Amino acid sequence: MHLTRYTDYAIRVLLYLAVKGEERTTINEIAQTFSISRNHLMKIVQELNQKGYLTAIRGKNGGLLLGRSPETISLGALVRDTEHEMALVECFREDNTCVITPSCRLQPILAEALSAFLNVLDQYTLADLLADRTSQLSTLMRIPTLTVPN
Amino acid sequence: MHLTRYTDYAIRVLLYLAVKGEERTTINEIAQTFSISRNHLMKIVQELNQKGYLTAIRGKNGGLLLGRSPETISLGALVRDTEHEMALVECFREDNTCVITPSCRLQPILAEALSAFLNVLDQYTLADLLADRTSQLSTLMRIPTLTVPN
DNA sequence: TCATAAGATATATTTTAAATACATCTTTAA
DNA sequence: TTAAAGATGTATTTAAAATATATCTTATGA
Repeated sequence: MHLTRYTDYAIRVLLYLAVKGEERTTINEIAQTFSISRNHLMKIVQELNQKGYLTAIRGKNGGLLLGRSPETISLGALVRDTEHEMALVECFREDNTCVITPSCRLQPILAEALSAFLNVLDQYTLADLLADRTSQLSTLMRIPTLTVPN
Repeated sequence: MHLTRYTDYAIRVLLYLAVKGEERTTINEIAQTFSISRNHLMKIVQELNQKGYLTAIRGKNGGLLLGRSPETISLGALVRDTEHEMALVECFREDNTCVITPSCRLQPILAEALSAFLNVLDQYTLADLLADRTSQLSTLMRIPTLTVPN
């Protein structure tokens, strides 16, 4: 039982953008920070863009910005949006062939468990991932501090 | 996010044995009932045997019997025993390379969600999967009714 | 006592979803 | 008008899971 890297990376992207704040971030920058595939990230960013989690700006000096404030980005909604396969076992699927499904209580019980899982995530937002650790995260992500000219 | 078929099949095996009751069941019988790989089932049965969920009897007229009463078989424990990979995302693993792990709150939040998931399953046993549907399940599994000679 | 029916074990292969790579296109600012 | 950014579509690779093959062990009953 696990979430896909797709979901993991989606969370990292939004976290990165949240820490970066007003400044634009490129996909390359995030790919390098986490040493992950630029192309895979590209697809994740596209979905996050389509779903309004971030704003992607094309062209030179383009980049990514967080689409909404971290407090409004629910981790439950994010996981539901990025984790495409949520059929816990065969009987959750359209193509189920398990012969006992009509009388088996497994599906409702697993559905209740899944619901409990997501309910916990519904209680947290992107802001909770940051807590008050923005500066430590910023250091770990090697985001250069903006130098104010004197 | 899903459980492996290994876990799904483990549940089906125990359900089958529970419905079958005192009678011995062969691995072939279960494989045929659910149209699944005999060899895959073999490995599942071995683990269930080693962990005391069932008793495997070798040799001619051998077969499988449920090791404990359905009321004492917790679905939470069963899933923990059969679902070997429970690292939800990279930062749960030994070989984690995510640079922000030291300051990121994702892991504890996901751990809480996973815990909620398993807590629900801890409240149910194999007996709850049967409820009072043993006879319907028996029919669906095509278990022949023992004919009492007159 | 040995043939047969059961499970046990080890290794190899196949399958599938996920991840990654490649190629090309579009957009936009300097 | 070029370079730097994201967009899109397709192909390939990877890794875990599932399945298959082969052989071994155990136990019963004719």
